[in-house]
Amino acid sequence: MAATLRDVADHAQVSMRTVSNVVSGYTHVSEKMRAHVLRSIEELDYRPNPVARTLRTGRTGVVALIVPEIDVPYFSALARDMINAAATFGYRVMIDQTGHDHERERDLLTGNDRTMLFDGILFSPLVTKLELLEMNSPTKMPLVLLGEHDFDGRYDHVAIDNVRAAQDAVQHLLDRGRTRIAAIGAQPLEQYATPQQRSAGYETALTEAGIAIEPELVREAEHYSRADGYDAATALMALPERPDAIFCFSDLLAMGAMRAVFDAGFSVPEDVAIVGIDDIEEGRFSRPSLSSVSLDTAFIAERSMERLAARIDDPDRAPEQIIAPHALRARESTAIAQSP
Amino acid sequence: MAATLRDVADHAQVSMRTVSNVVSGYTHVSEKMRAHVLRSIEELDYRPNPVARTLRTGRTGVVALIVPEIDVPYFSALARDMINAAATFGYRVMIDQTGHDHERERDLLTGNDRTMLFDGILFSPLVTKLELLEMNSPTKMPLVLLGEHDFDGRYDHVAIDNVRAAQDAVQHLLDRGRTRIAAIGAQPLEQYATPQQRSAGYETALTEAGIAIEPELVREAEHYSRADGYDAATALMALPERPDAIFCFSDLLAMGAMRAVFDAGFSVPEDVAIVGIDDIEEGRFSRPSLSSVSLDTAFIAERSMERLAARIDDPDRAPEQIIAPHALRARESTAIAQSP
DNA sequence: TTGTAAGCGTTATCAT
DNA sequence: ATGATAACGCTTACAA
Repeated sequence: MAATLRDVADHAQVSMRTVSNVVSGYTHVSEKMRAHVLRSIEELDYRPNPVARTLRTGRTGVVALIVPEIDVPYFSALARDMINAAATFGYRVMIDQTGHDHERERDLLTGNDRTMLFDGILFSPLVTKLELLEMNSPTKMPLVLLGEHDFDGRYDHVAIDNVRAAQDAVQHLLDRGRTRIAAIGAQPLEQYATPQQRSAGYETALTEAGIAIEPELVREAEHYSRADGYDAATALMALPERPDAIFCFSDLLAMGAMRAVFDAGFSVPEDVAIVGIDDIEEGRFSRPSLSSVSLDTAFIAERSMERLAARIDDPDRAPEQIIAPHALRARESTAIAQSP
Repeated sequence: MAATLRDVADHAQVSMRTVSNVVSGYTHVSEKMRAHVLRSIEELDYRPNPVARTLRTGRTGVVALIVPEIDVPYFSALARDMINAAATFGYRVMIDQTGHDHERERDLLTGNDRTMLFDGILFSPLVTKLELLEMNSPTKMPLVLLGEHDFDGRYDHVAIDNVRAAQDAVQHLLDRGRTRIAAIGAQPLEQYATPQQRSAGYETALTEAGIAIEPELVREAEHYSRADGYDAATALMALPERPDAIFCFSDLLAMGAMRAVFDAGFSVPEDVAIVGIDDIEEGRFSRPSLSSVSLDTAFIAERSMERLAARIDDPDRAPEQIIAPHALRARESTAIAQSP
């Protein structure tokens, strides 16, 4: 069996209190005593039991990061930054993926999950704000929301301005002289906020440019995957009146769409300009490289982790809304201006 | 404050034992009693404290997955499958990235980390087997190794046959009539097993084909990133005698290499055929699509999780070595046979 | 500065 | 089938 605090105390002929002080507190221990206890710890190869410590202190030192899918590049980049940010606050990260499963999201949030060994939740939700309000109330687990814009100020959240980001992307296509601009990533269900907001930005940009929205140019995508982008773009290129640009709601959609355009016998950006959102590294090495709206995952990670740490320390503080910056990165996929 | 087991017992006028039985055991409880206790639980909105349960049972229900970088597509795909596999065994996954930091690897393995709230470790290591042997001994935390081939049978591990995988990739290039085959991803330090094994496979395939190894065609790469692949391929294409094929030790290297070949004014596969290892989804949508050796991450996840669960239940069982299957996927990047 | 002892919220071992 | 109670290993008043 592993040695316990008591074993060390017995071995060193001191009280548990003193050993505990040496192990964690370092307060009021004479140097001689410290060295003495340390020797016993060494000899018995003692390691403090984190579970016992947690039961006593009420802190696990772990926060949960909940995302739809960890293998989506945007989320894995976010996870990377989150793990780093958490480390600077002394936390570790447990990652959970909901896999687009609403039940799972709710279980995690309501604390119905049997093993909630963490102090707080960083949650990138799929479902609407309305449902969320009810959800988290029973458990009162510290919570920071990620990636959505509008939560009525009831929760801490770090978001990007989705409407504006979409608008900027479409405006970039307009600036390149494109006028027949398609969109991939819309979703009919109102409960998904991200597609709603990006659709809104798309429509705003076109409307402000005096261009009418054509429903046949707006394509749905269920999972923001390469395959979804491929299918949607294939359909667009089969249209009698093809688009001269495609705004994809995510870079992954855009990667699929680019390949579809080529497979249909057209080229990017000559025939069709393409722009995405997320600025994943993949798009910087693709051919052509992908123009995209960059979201600052490091910023999102740092600020949200800082919020969560603050809330864990003081559950009653007022919620804060933070908007992460975004910036358009123009690359080859929108490089050529359309001659009118 | 949250309600405890004792609160429920008091409220229901029964013993803690009975409440505990209702909550978890379900053994020997009359239906009437169950209903009665359940009502009290409902009324007090009682949720069992997982930390207390853990202290008592010695099980957290969490396993740690340790990888170099979570945002490398191969590892995030593995993480996705691991989270799913763990769920079928009743475990959750905490992800840690070592970020190529040997210190961090050692801390995790030796249990020097302060918050080891997990029952076992799934470890995808960078460092050599030799170091590992010493590392895990003091803590005896259940451990399953991933991705390496040769660990002397002292640990459970699920690996691919790296030598064979590399050999198959190079053989595929030979089959396409390529003879001047470069390699990207070698590493000088002997302690990194993966590059050593893949280098060995590369050399074996060439030697068997009667082709001499040319040192200038073997390029190092530190991080198996797109950028490293780009740089290495750029150097290769600047050679007086250019290669007609490149074997990249990872798909990410290959994605960078492909872009570099194009930027140097050549084309894939006409001038240079390219093959990678990992078979990440990105390579199926790139232009050209990437030929690659597919590693079965779902298989690796399921088998390793099964091993770990078994070892947690019985720490003394004999270690097992499992080789995960691999298979070459020929795609466009090696589509054209070289005319001699 | 160090020792004593009371919990933290469960589960498990005795009984009954 | 249920009840009392002792651990699990640690932190921290309270004393000394």
